[in-house]
Amino acid sequence: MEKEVRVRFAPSPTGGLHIGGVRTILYNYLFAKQNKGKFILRIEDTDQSRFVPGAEEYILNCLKWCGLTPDEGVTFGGDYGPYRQSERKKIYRQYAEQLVAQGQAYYAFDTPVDLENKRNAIPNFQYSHATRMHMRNSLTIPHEAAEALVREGAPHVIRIKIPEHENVYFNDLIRGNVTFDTNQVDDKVLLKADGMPTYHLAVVVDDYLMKISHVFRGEEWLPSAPVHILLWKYLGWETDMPQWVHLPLILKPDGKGKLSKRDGERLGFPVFATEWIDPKTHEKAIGYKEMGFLPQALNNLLALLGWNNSTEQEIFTLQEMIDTFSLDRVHKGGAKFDWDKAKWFNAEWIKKISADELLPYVQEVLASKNIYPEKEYLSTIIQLVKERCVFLNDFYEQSFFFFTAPHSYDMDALKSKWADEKALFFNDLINQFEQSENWEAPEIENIFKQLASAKAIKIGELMLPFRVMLVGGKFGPQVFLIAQHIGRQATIDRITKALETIKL
RNA sequence: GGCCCGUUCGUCUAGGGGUUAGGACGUUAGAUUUUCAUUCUAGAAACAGGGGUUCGAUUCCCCUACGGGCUACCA
Repeated sequence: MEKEVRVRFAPSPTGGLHIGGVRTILYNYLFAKQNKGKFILRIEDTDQSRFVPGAEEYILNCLKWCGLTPDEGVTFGGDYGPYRQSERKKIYRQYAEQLVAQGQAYYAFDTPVDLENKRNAIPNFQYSHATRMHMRNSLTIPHEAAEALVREGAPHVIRIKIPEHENVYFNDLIRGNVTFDTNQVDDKVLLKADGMPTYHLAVVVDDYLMKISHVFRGEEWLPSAPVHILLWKYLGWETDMPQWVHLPLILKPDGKGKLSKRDGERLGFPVFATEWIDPKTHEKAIGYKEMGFLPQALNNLLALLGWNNSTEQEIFTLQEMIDTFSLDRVHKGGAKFDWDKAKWFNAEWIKKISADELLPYVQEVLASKNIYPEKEYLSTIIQLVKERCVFLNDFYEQSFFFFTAPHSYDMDALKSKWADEKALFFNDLINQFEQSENWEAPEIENIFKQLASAKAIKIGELMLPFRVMLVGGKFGPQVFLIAQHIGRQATIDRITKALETIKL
């Protein structure tokens, strides 16, 4: 009897969405879709001190841009709401209390200052079986006194009482069997003094209540897995416990450690999916979207950072990933992020999709420069230049001259080996252009070459000046194609104007 | 420090007891493109080290080294 696949992404809304998070979302999504299950979005906002206005809406927008839409969750509805933990506050306490009643958790009255002092006084201090009897909690003070304190509203937390000399085993779908000795695990806080649960309690309670079948999360959660497993057990839900899937981390390209926002700034690439502006500091971190990435490319490159389908295929549509994704083909080791390869993926995707699919993106890029071309014409131009673009933003540099005449010229390129005879050539060229019957690239090229040979000037000496006259510099696609698409009159006007500029 | 996880070209990875250890990015050299990019061809480039097991280990086991993560009333 197969359990329905229900997976969730549960971000803490505290800032920009890191690409590691996007990859976790992607794996969740692929797995859910492949198994005809549900992908759920839950907001883990149990830390009120870290509340950042706008962060939740930002995550929703990221998801939308990536095209990885949840089936259920915050703003998407579902039968297991609310999906925001701050709105579930009242349901957690009873479970913590249940554990206290069962003797598997206890009230602790130590203040943050007490703990701070302990940590300073004792190296490697852990609140655990070794120390709990020296602390101020319901294990060390008389039971009635502790109960009274709680009743009177004395500040307290509830901590899990981790057993001694036990081993916690579990099977991670990526790593296989993992074992922990409970003697090494500390008594984590379950319920904070403000009445909010910590991640540890909330994640277990909500995953149970929301019938989560598989927990995908970063490897940084591995050390707290034994706490969660013990909680599943103590709460009596062991048979419903989800499968654990701890994903490898995305590491810095150079030095040590996991990829952070700072690395992006330092090395010049985005770390967030879309732009994030911190509401307090107004600090701006650019995103893949703003950098000119196609969401298909971001998904594709992230999927391949840690997973492959054993073939040599590298370019995958979302559907292809859904069809071939497999957890046992996810790598165990962390992957250093490679910006060069990321750019390659985007260039490949720009080449892969059609001009029409590219159209809305390019329209947006050009609109930011106040260029609003007619759709059909733009589509033709996109087809002409798309293989020269790495970023969507490159479409401006690669195509602006199809819509507007150059404002300046690369004079070195234009004047190289310039001579009066060349000015004469271009004057005659204008005449010939005016008289030509049609205006297609081969015809234009023909006229150009015949005139050059009539005047005994090498084509090579003429092509570059012609190009610079039309576009302003040494760039762009085949020059006769440019002439064709900007049209006869624009071509003549641009030559005329350039000739005047050279005279000056 | 303790605990946990990991380790194939510079990077992402395929492979798996006997292979010329494959691909991709990047890189180098050439061809094409009378700009540049694209494209094409060729090249350099890896099994961390030491012990086992075995006729034979890059592949299985152990140790070491190295890398990473965690060690909050943060997630």
